[in-house]
Amino acid sequence: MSQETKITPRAQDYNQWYIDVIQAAEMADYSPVKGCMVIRPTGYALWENIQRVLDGMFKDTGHVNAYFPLLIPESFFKKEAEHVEGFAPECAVVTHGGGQKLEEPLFIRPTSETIIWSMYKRWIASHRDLPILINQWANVVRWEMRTRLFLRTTEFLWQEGHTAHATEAEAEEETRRMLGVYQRLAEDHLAIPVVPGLKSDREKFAGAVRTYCIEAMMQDHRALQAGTSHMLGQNFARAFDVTFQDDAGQRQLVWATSWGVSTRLIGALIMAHSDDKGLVVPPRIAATKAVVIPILGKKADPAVVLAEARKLADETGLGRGIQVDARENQSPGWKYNHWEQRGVPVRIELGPRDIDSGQAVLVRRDTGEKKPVPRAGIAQALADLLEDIHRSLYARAKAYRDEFTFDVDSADEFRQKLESPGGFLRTHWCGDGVCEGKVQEETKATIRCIPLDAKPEQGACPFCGKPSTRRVIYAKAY
RNA sequence: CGGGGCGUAGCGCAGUCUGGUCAGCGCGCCUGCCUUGGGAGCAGGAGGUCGGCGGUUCAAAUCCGCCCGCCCCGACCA
Repeated sequence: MSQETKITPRAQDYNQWYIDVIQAAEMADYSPVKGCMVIRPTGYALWENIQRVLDGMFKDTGHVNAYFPLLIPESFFKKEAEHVEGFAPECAVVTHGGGQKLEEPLFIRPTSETIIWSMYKRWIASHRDLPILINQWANVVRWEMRTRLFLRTTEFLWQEGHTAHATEAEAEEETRRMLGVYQRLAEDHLAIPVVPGLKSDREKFAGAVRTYCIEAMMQDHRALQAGTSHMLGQNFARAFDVTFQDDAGQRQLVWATSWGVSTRLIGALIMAHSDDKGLVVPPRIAATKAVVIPILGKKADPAVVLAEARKLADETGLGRGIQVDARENQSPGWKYNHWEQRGVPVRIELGPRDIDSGQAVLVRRDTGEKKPVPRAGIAQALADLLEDIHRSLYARAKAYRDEFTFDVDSADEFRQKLESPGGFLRTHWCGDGVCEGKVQEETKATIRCIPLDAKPEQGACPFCGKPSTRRVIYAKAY
């Protein structure tokens, strides 16, 4: 009995399971440099598809792409007080170049607000120059103490949108619009249900006025921030002296937003859907949506079966989205396992019996259910099945999240529920950051967000007893 | 930075306590035959400065010292 990688069951060791899934699917590998990772083709293909989908949505909402440099003068960072305080400790700094010590150290970008706003100052003079709606796809570096594949690595890939507006209302609208884009990406493409919400002041981006986010629940009931959108107010315009003349001839500070999602989404995707057999990739984002396994044996001419398999792949109309595993040295069972570990949504088995009866067997990755389907209707049946898998993954993830979301009204209950089973605790909050900090210190849970759809509700903060007007979501987070 | 674990073939490990045919096993890989509807079988074969440096000894993967690296857990963070 041959084995590839064995995967630790979730129930035994969730963290090890996560690592095993990534290894088994060959999504990533550790790099020679601590905290950095190599994204292997299987993992990168997911990122490429996320990029493709998001990039389209950005362009549909009027944005354009540009590229700003990796190296940022140290002095730029110091211009926005809260920003430098938040990021300086985790910045990598270049001190030498060309064999000489540099006059001014250069920060490797942990995010690009400062370099971008230094440029916006040169580009903005009139209200006719606004809005500026620029996005960039880039890598950034943040020197983290503790790293995890995809979820937190020293260098990671992301996109960062940076927009400039004439009015507060417009900037706020943009911030919310992009949050909506992220929610659509998560739910409609990654099949991950998310809670859109507002961050508390403690949790907001360094330099922002307000930070919105989408929060997802992982299978260990912990929360994962899957995307953020920041209303930056006039903070960066003030720091970089970016003003424009409005139509009345008045000079005004520009309003800003920034928003981003990263390769962390791949970690979210893994932890939202995968199982003890390995990766499960939602069909809409999968590079390989189906794989044909020809059953090659002596019962029929292997060349004929293989030719039929290739023909079948063609008939599906999936193009590059389908491949045929033609290897003759591996058994069908081995291949089933191989592709299951890689999360391919649908396996199509085609053997002599199927060819004789004009059918193929569709096997879905999420449930393992097998279904014979007539060859004539294969393209439609497959398309339907892929959509059904998407819906079913989403529904399952949502039901799971709801099952572990609790209304909690006392501190004791809070501690109990957090300990077991864990999850999203919908709790009243007094609004005080100090109180929030104490809860975090004691329980390790943080306010993940104030849900945007939170209904006004009179209550009391279970920790300090002060009045509260709506519930927030507390959870342990990644 | 603390706590725990680990470093022996591509991967997973045994051997270390009790120095001496301990350079070994499984998987993978290569060749051939045979097989293929859930991780096949047989035969042959390639592959290792035992993380590094130093020490003890007639003799070190094994004992001692120092160093390096990695993983997991905790404090910071998308």
